[in-house]
This record gives sequence, structure tokens and C-alpha cells, in this order.
Amino acid sequence: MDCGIIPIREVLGGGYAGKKVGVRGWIYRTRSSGSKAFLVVRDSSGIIQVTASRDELPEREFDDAKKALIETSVVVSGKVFEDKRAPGGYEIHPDKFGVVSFADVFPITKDQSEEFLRDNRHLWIRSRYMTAIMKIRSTVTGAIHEFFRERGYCEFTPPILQPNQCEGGSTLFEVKYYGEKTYLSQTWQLYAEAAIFSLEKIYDVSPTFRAEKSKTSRHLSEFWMAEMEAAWMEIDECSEVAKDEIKFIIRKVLENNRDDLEVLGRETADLEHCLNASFPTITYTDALKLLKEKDGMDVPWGKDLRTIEEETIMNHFDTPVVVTHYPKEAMAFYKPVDPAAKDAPGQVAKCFDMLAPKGYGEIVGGSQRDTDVEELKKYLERDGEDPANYKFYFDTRRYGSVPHSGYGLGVERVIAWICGLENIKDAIPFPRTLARCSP
RNA sequence: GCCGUCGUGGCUCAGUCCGGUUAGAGCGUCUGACUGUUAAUCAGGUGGCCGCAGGUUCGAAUCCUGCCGACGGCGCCA
Repeated sequence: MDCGIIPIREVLGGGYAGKKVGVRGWIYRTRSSGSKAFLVVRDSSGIIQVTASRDELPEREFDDAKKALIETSVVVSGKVFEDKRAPGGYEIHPDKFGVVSFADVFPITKDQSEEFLRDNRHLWIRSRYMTAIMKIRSTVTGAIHEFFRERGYCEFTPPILQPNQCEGGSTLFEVKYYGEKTYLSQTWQLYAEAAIFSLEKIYDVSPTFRAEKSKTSRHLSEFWMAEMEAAWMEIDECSEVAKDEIKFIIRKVLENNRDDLEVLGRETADLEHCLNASFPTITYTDALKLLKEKDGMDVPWGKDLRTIEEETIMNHFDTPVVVTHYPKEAMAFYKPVDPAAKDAPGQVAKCFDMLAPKGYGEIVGGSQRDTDVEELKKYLERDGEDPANYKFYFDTRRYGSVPHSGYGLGVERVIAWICGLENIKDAIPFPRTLARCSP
């Protein structure tokens, strides 16, 4: 490797004007004009124009520069010039232009459809658009680890192959290997509830698999959930942790990814507002009142909120909102009744969802966990589950049970909201959906 | 599971309602020109079993039937 290779971003910083540098990367755009060739080269840090002249390069190297197609990998060195005509304000006049590997005709050109880009995702992830999103994604998952570790949480890794269903109604990916029916994880929850008895406060960032028949811009079959579970924690404290986590993530992205947000054309005023505002908490019952009074929508009490209702509610807010105390009957078996909630016309659960603004939907779902084994059995049977399959789960209630709560955060939904993406499929490098498992 | 939109060169599309020469355009690529391009420009060339299978017709990209595939919305969920 050549000595003196530096990241393109550093060259654009300005301190190298008049000095000789080396950069390496891939040709991003190419134009030629007689005895000059203008090659925009990208590496992971940025793009810079390389202006090759016939009289400054050996003939063979100049010919290479003229004929190299987009995505050809190159190592170049030369003097840096400040020049207003160059994108980014600086360019390199090479006296060495080395092609590492010529590229075939790159299939992705000016006009592309969403479908074509997804078919060629292995190439499309080289784009500035996908690069920006993947960098932000890295900040988001890194922030999640940092947030929980700073607060004394321990990372806990659950099994991905699991024998039981946890979320009632969701569809499972079956794995054919063991004699017993086995599935890919939909949540770490049952295992997390076992682990809090030693670690007390735990979190994870793990893949989740849901074989739902959902074809929307908000659904993936394989996505990442960032979950937490904490012993001794009641539901109110739990939802406050979720609010803090979201704010922490936004702050880290604003600190580290301004350039990437700009590449995406994402205005940041609303994200900055979220840092200082407090996220409202309302009850499900209040949410129905709001829908009726402000929007004339009559939702019968007891029905879970649908997409249209969530979006309508969010029209009234400019930050995420926590909605608590959904009807017990509409909730998963492990969410306990809240006997203290008196203002509701029916039984409600100690649970919450956090809804994101602008139609990005439910980004967090959590609850306190029922510790009453008889109640758990009753609601498992309601969901058509055999309580006999949950023996290990009931054991967690038999040996020194304590109140505990937890939630799951949809990593891609948070990324889609922060990045302002039209489709959640762009929030993950290789999306898997109802209809796609390639490339 | 329900509803809707769409399949035409490598890519993006027009043409389809109302059937009629040899199916067009832009981009890419290739050849040539050009000493400052900004998704350069100019000239020329290349490239198509019109998703698949039947049917109607003198004649089908166009009309009919079936199938396949893609995309989006709802429901459900993060």
C-alpha cells in the first residue's frame, strides 16, 4: 500500500491545499473534456474531484483515467488545489493514477426504480444515500448500548431459536431441525424475565423475526429490536426510561451525523425540538376522547388503536407520545391489569406504546409483567396457547418473584423517523419482507 | 386474508382507452470531437420473444381468459 493515503474528508478540511496527498477509493462520477478527465472519487468518508491532465500524467495512466468506468477502484496521488469549480471546494491534480481494478458497466445509473435498487441492493449500498443511513444506524445502535451501560444495565443475549410463541397473534418463522416445533425469536422477553433475577437491569439489541402478512412501508420480516427489562421497576418509571432513551439516541445522531442527515435532505428542527421538549403521556381512554372531540372519530372503547387512529392522534403532537393503559382484553397475556385505573370503562393493563410523529407509527411497546401465575394461564388459554409449554416461565414466578417491567424499541422504525425515510426497508442494509429474501 | 396499481432495450418511460407500415424517446454503453467538467456538451452507432400461456381477428404491445411476478394500502404488529 502507498504511504500517505488519507481519508478524503481530511483533504476537504482545507489544511492540505498546496500539499501532496494520496487517496484511494472508487470512481463515483466521471466526465472528460479533451485533455482533461474529471473523476469524482469516493471513499467511506466523502467524495473529492480528481482532475487528471494529459500533460501531468504518464500517457498510459491518463488513458486509464479517461476510460475507467464508474466504480473502478483507484489509488491516486497528487497536489491539492483549492478551486471553486470543484465540488467540495478542493481537488487533486494527480501525478500518479493507479487503477486497482476496472469496473464493468455499473448497472445503477441515473433513473432507477425502488424495485431495481432493491434487486441490486448489494451495489446500491455504495450510494451516498444508503451510506448516510448506515452510518446513522451505527450511531443509533451504538447509542443504545451507551445509554443502558451508562445507567448500569448489563447486556444480556437471548437465544434466537425458541420453542414457544410469546406475542399472541404474531406469526412465527418455523425452523425444521429439532423434533419439537422450534421458531425464530419474536422477542427476548421470556428469557429476559428469567435473567433479571441475577442481573436485575438488562438490555439487548437483537434480531427479531415476524412472518406477518404485512405489506407496508413500516414492516419488515426481519428487524432489530432493542429491548430492556428491569427488576423492581414499575410501569411509570419504565416509560420514562424509554423517553430518555429516544432523546439520547437523537442527541447522539445530531452530534455525530449532521453531514449524513444533510445528504438525506433531513431537516433537523423537529429533532432538536424533541431534545428539549417533554414527551406527553396520555391514557388510551384519553386518546379516544381526543379522537372524538378533535377529529370526530368514534372508536369503541376496547378496540386496539389502528394505524389511522394512531396517525390522527399524532397530528396533534410534534414529539413522540406515550399512550398508556390499553384495554386488557386487547393486550398480550403477560400484561397485568392495573386495579388502580378507575377512570376507564373497563379493565386496563399496565402497558404503554410510544408513537412517533409523522406517521412513523409505534416505535416502542412495553409493559409491566404479570406475576400472577393463574392470571397468566387464563390469558394464555384465551390466546389458544397451552400453558404446559410455559412451565419454565411460571418458574420465574415461583422463586422470589418481584415486580418488573420492560419494553422493546423498533430500531428500524426509529431510524426511519430520524432519517425521514419514506420506507422502512431503507433503514436496514438488506431488507427481508413478506416478498423478499434477496439479495 | 382483503383492496388497488403496474409488468415494453441494461435503466426510466411513451404507445394500450379507440387493433393497422419496419415498436419510439431519454439515460447508459461504444466510436469520434472538445484544455474546467459539475448527473458536461455535440455527432454517430449499439441495443427489444412488448411478463408467460391460450383465445378473438385478415392483422394483437394494444381486445378477452388464465397464470406468474413486483409494488403499495388495510388488518396485525415494533
